[in-house]
Amino acid sequence: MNNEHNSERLEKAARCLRTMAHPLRLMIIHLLSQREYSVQELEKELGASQSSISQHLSLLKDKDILTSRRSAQQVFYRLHNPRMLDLITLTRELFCRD
Amino acid sequence: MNNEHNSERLEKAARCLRTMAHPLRLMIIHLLSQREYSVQELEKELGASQSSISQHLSLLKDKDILTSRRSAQQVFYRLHNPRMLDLITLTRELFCRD
DNA sequence: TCATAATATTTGAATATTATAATATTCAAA
DNA sequence: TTTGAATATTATAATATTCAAATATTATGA
Repeated sequence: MNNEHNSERLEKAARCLRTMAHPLRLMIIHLLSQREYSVQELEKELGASQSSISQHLSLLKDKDILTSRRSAQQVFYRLHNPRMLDLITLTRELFCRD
Repeated sequence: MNNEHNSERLEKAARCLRTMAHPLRLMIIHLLSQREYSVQELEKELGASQSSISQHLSLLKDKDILTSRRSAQQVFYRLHNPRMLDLITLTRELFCRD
């Protein structure tokens, strides 16, 4: 086992987990697991400010959790890797029972 | 869908994810997925201070991610739910490739 | 009881994260 | 080429997290 490498991987995993570890961002990932959403659709669903949502989307995109495409003035976001939902599902199973 | 309830669950899931989202804590969970460890064993493995490790263990225990048993002066920790390892494995698959 | 080993807690300074308000950018239609 | 709609960025105040040093607790053996 290469300890240097392993510890880098742990740090990366931790950073990515931390990025997901926010209620609004979990909800965004949950919604995007069904279909793509525009920013304004997310605003309506989540009832949060435009600025806040845009910043959360940006964090998720930086970590390659989401990708986006622009269509005229709108920007649509979707999951980069659909398996991301597995992580949320498992998280709920582990932490949201009882 | 009960939105109040759902948002509570998201917050709980986010809190638990946040608790896991630290390199040292991920490493602790990884080690404990093999067998139980005493605090001093973890100190040796992780090369962190006693205080720091004890604090991290305490956070993980608060969220019911770990349990502990005392044997004389030593305290042994183990995973509360072995499936916790699945979460780490999946996290690595999703975030630590390429 | 006293000394010591193992672990836990408290404290405080450094750093990171969050939400909001204000401003900037990007694009399309007029 | 200006206007307005949609989104992004910046700045910043409030809050949370982290780490290590100091101190406290708990259990054992002399």
